[in-house]
Amino acid sequence: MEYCYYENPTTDRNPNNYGGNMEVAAQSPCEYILSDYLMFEDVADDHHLPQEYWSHQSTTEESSEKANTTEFSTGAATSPDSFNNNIEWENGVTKLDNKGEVTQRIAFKTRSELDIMDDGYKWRKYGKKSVKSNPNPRHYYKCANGGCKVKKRVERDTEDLSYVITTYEGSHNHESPSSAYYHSQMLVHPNYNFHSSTSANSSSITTS
DNA sequence: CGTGTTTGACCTGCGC
DNA sequence: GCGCAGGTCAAACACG
Repeated sequence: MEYCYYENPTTDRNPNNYGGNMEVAAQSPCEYILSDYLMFEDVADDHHLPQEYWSHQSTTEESSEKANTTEFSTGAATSPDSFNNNIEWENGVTKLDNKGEVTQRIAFKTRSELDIMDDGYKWRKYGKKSVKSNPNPRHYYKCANGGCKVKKRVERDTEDLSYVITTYEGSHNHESPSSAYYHSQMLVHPNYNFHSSTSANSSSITTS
């Protein structure tokens, strides 16, 4: 696998919160796929909330406190278009599932004390397995949304136990629950005020 | 009681 | 065909 490396340059240590710093990796194909999972919502054309808003939400106290570095790993995609429409994985081998369908898969490595971080989606754990290559167990999750077949694998990095390797497989066919939640909040509370400094490192949201 | 997790059993693919 | 490793299933269990 070829690695796409990205280090969070901000003081916001939640790996979900790259939305405010996309200029750093704006040409990377990774973010276009990661947007399906980690809510790089500012990449999406149809997004209609302020960027400051997204760099603030989608976090838990714990993950925000403990996660601070992320590496992205993908297949051998060379552009966002080829990545989405003719995905090649693992050194040029097209990844097919057992039904012969092309599936998207992306892995990234996050320095975190937590095995599981809030990525905005709801997951149901369906398995745990010790693998030969890793003394730490691998955890298997499925998206809890009915009809969505996205899977997630989570394991500790064998080389550095402070890192967690998360692998997503498939594409969500629905909106992130937290995304839907915050959209609804916008509708319910029209008096939200967005405050943003010129620095990507600080942003906030308040109500009035 | 409903929901989510655990965990042993089972299935599948691959190499020999 | 056999054994191994990884992935999935599903009953039992825990918890709110």
